[in-house]
Amino acid sequence: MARIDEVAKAAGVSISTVSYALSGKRPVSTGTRQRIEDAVQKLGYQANAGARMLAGNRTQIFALTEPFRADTHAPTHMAFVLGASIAARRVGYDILLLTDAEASAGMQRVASSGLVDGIIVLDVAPDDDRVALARSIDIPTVFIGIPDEHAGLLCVDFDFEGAVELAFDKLIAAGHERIGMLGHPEHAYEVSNFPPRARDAFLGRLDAESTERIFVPIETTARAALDALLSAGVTGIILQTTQEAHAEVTQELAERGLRVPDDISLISVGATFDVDSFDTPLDAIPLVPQPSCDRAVELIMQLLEDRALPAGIHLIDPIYTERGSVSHARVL
Amino acid sequence: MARIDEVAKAAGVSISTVSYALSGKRPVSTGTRQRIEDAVQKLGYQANAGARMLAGNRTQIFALTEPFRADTHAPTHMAFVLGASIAARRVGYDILLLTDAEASAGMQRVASSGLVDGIIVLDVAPDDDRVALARSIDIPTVFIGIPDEHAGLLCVDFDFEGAVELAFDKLIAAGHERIGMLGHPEHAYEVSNFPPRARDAFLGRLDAESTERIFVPIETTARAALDALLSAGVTGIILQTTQEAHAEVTQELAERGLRVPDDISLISVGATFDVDSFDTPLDAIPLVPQPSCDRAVELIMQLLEDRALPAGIHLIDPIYTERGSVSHARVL
DNA sequence: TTGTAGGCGTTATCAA
DNA sequence: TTGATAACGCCTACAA
Repeated sequence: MARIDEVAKAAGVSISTVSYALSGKRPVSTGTRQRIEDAVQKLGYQANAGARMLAGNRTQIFALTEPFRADTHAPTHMAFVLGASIAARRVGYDILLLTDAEASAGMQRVASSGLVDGIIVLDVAPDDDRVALARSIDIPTVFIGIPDEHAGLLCVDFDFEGAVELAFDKLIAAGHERIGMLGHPEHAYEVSNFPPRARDAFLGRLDAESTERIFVPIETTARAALDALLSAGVTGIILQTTQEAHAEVTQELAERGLRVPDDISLISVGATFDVDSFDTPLDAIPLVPQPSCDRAVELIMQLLEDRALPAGIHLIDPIYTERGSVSHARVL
Repeated sequence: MARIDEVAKAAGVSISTVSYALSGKRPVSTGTRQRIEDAVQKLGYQANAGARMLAGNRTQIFALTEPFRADTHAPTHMAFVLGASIAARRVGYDILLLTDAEASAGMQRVASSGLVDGIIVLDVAPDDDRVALARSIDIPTVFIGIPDEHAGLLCVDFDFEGAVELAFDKLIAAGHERIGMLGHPEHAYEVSNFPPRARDAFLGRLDAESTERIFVPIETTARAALDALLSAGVTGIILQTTQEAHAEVTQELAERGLRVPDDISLISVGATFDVDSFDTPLDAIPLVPQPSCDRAVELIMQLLEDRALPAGIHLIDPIYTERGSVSHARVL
């Protein structure tokens, strides 16, 4: 808990020189800088957070708002929190958590008390409360996810559409003519934003190819959904669904004696879980949290510097990983 | 972003009167208070966080340190984070997240920069790095969980021993003479703190009763573990294990035509998941996060006021919930 | 019951 | 390249 004046005395310089040496906002001679750094080291100096906020007009804190919804997938969510935390620390920022009732109300509070320099919005619902709040708040706010009414907002999200297109292209290139998608359980298409985006991208593509629309969400079991796909004569399947469904599908195919990729080709799209954990290695275009979090932080930092950055949606590029679940030869 | 002097002017009083009216640290006449509150309302005044920290010597922030370990059970973990956040907000505090590498290193940083008033330590490992740090830090720190070397630390945890005793008593009172415990997968007894505590409490009790030690961790499947228990002639089982194992056990019993509680009595101990979700309603002594979080915050607040509170372990009382999975009559 | 004023530890402006 | 020093916005003795 040493103060800056103690460091200054120990280094034999003025307070302001210490401040500038540490912030790097003014050139300081090498010798002086060295003495200051030594003093900082010896005294274990850490700038007082409150004083720095008050004088510097920067808190070095981002708020992370995340309502813990009933349908939130905990492991995925944790991965995003971790990703945000890592991204923030990289630029010298800490994360302040706004959960539960405070997920919305807290945004107002931390913004107008100047507790945080920016806000990252997680676990975004289509009709999210926080959309209205974000518009009325005067500090940089970035959504990770895309709410329905996103005009004027800054959003970052995985490019689900692009990922589906990419998977589709791969299957087409492998010679598949009947391609299906096994989707999430029905209700996910109402409470979340990305399942319908993936589905629509897929259907749109089928329509463009004038092919039958073979999209099957999970109604009862993944097994039944798989049945529906197979009886429609599908040879290439895009899995845009839960971890459990992934497991069921690979297992069921094995039990039926259907080989991957010889009989059926599979590509997983948008998975947040570890696709390597199944018996069958799967080609995948996973949803990795870190790039989205990095981009969100990057945008806030730009806003903090420039004060000029157009609202809009920033999509994170899908990345394809091959593991041999797509046939390279032409399928019958 | 109105300031206190604007509020003072609007209310026609001095700055200090506004401050006192809002903090309640000095009596303020009803009329004056009313005018001040109106002004606050009208201007949307929120005290500046940095200024308040600097002048008030209180940041109104707790750090929550949580390394995201590979074996961390995400839903449980989220429940604790939420619980801590709720407990903190009740006393006007926010939560600053310290994850990953910062879970340890960050403690030092936020303590010596005066960014937080106290630290809550989550996801405690038996040989936790943060134990040494906690000892060297001069702000209130409370562990939720009990590390091996806990001398001199303040810890809060669910009373697993007491919970096991309670479950045991219930089964004894119901007339069971052969009681078994189905534990966690083997490895959990090395990386976590509470599984061994529950196991040892159980074995100790059996020894006291001079009964055969019937404790079975999960080696391969819960089914196999259940087999071992049944073939040992057990009629009462304490489930101190995972959600999956709970599900397997109830399902397996049903498939074997064994009725609960007529043939077998079950009590779930220390579950963090929803015990109501199984086909068979289970008597349970669950591990509920909120009371632990509340107690942790309470302890920090006391430390912040008194500056005198002995180190030690604070156990949270187990609560038994009856749902009819324990026979009330004497078993054969 | 209310007001005055010093101080909290930095940052950043203005001088030198 | 470095030093004084005035903010920053609030809290809280001390006075009245």
